[in-house]
Amino acid sequence: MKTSNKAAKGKQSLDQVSELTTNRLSLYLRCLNVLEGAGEQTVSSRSLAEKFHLNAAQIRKDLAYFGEFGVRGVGYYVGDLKRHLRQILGLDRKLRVAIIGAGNLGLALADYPGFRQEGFEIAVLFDTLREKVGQTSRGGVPIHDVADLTTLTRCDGIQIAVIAVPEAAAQHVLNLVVAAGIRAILNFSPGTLDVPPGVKLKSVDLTVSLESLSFFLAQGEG
Amino acid sequence: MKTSNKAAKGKQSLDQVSELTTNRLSLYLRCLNVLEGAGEQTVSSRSLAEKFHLNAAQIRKDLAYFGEFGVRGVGYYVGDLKRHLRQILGLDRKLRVAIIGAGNLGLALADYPGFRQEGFEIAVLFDTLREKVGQTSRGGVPIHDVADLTTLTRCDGIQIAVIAVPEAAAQHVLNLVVAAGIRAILNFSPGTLDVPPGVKLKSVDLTVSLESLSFFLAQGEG
DNA sequence: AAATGTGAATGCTTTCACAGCA
DNA sequence: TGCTGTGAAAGCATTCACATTT
Repeated sequence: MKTSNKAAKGKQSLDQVSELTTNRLSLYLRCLNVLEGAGEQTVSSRSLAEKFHLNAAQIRKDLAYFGEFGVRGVGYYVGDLKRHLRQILGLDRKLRVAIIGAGNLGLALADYPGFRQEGFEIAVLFDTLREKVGQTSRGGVPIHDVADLTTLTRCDGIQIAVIAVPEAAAQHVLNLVVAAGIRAILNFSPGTLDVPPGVKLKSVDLTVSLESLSFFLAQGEG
Repeated sequence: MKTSNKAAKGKQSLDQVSELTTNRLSLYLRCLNVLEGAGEQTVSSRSLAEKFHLNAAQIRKDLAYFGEFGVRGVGYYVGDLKRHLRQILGLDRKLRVAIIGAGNLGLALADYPGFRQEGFEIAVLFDTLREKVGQTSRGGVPIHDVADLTTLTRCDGIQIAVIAVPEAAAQHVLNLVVAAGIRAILNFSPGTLDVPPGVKLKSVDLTVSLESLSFFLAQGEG
């Protein structure tokens, strides 16, 4: 690279970076947290790769999309790279999250410690059931009526919605959430959902995950 | 294709089929369930693609790895293809599942209706906490002591394990599960896990999923 | 000497486009 | 005619290998 301004490179072409790459940035960040906890000052792509079953060239290429964060002959400064990754991933601010569906899964997600750890704040749960509205999750996340979703997410500054409702309600809930101005959605319900352009939907499909294990077992028997 | 024996093709080379393909088989199966519910007898790759936002050529190619299931000029018979997919995915038998970790997430997964739907049977939960052992989930899945994992999974014929324990315990639990003879594991804990060869580990990383949404939002702002 | 950043090469996946069959 | 099954082409992603820098 020839530019003197670190991290300036490629900012025009950031939407060309694939999701595979950005997902790995999250993993790298997690690894760096471990290394920092162990008191490591610097790390090379090679040692990072060896410790966490990754590929060194891939680490370097992934990072290089976003800037020159390393020092030749040395490696990467752990704290420095962590900071850069958190900034790239948008984790250098608190992100407020709403979960729609206060069933078993929604409640579990609301109290999932992994989310809070990296700076997400699960601010509110929504449900339609009378007996749930007004309650809180074990961890203290309040449950509101879905009817109040639009107004509440607006004034609460919610930026991410998690859909944890039964399949039949998912598209309706998604429409509500989008209408409320939310543009990033994590979906746990199965089935096909329509999203308008400009809105990012990421789906976690538990059934597909289990069935891929079933396929593996079925093959082993032949 | 020239072979007259349907579905016989490629059985030697089935491990060459990528996981991207097999994951899509699960999606196709789900779509077929919808179509069958709507009373459709046949479906073409084109109409399947249009209805569920898929690619027609990809559907055909995915299916063709496993046999000739379609009829030229007609399409696929819904019930017939469903049966084939269930067989390919190993869903033509009950699969017994154990969940390790009876915390919020483990309990939610134990009662998740989507699993039972396609023939999985969540047979047992495991935990280390005295006060949990002996209880059941809301849906009635019994909670046993992790100490009994090996004997219980053996005589219960458990084939799939779900890891829903805190990060610090995950590798230990994975080792136990593998030692008990289980070769297919769905993992919800973050971090790197070592698996011996011949064992399939599929990880669902909730933090990575949320962070990819954070990245999307951060880009939109520039 | 050591490790980055990166073109070039390889390997995978998706899409195209059409021969061939019902 | 309509649609599958499938080579060939195009498009992505990963890995290699090395010039370059500290």
